[in-house]
Amino acid sequence: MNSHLQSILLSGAVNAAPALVGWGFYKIGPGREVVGGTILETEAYTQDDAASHSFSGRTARNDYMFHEAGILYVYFTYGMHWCANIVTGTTGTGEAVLIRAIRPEHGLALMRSRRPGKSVSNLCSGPAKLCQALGITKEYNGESLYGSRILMKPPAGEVINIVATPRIGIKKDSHRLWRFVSV
DNA sequence: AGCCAGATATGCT
DNA sequence: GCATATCTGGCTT
Repeated sequence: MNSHLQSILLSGAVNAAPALVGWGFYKIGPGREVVGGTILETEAYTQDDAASHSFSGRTARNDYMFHEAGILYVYFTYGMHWCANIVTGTTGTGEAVLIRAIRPEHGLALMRSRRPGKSVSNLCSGPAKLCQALGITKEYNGESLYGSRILMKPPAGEVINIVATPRIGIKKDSHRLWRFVSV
C-alpha cells in the first residue's frame, strides 16, 4: 500500500487522471521480469458520464469499477483487444482512469517479442498496445496495484507538462476534456 | 488522412 | 438473436 498513490486515486478519476501522468507503471512477471514504463496519457471516466462503462450501472463486465480504488479494471473489446483502467474514487462510485499510453522503459526485449515487428515508439502508444506489450489480459482484472504483480513508481521530480483534450474513440459526452497527455 | 476488416464478449430487444 | 465496443493494423488515396 502506497498512501501517496492511494490519496491521488481517492481524489476521483478527473483529478487522478492528470496526476497519474508521469508515474511509472510496471508489470512484474512470474519470473520476476519487469516490463513497463512511464505513463504518458490517461483518460477519466465517471459514473455520470455517458461514455463510461459504469454509466448504466453495475454489470458482470464492469463489476471491478465498483470495487475499491487501487485495483485494475481490465476489459476486452473489438473482439481482440484488452485495455486497462485504474479504479479510483470512493468504493462503489464506478470511476476509473484508462491508461492510454506509456513510454517503454523496462523489459524492451520482452515487450517487442509480444509485439513482433513493431518499433519501440509503437510498442505502448495505445491502450490495447500497452496491454499487449505488458501481457495484461483478463487475469489482471481486479489486480491490486499494491500486490506482487504490479508496481507503481512516483514521478522522479522532473517537470511534467500536461494538456487536456477530448477523449478518443467515444461518441457520448465527447465534449469533456478528460484526456490528459504529457507533452 | 481516410477507410475498413478483424473476432468475440457483452448487454439489450 | 443482434448491434456494438474506452482499438489496431494494413491498405488506399
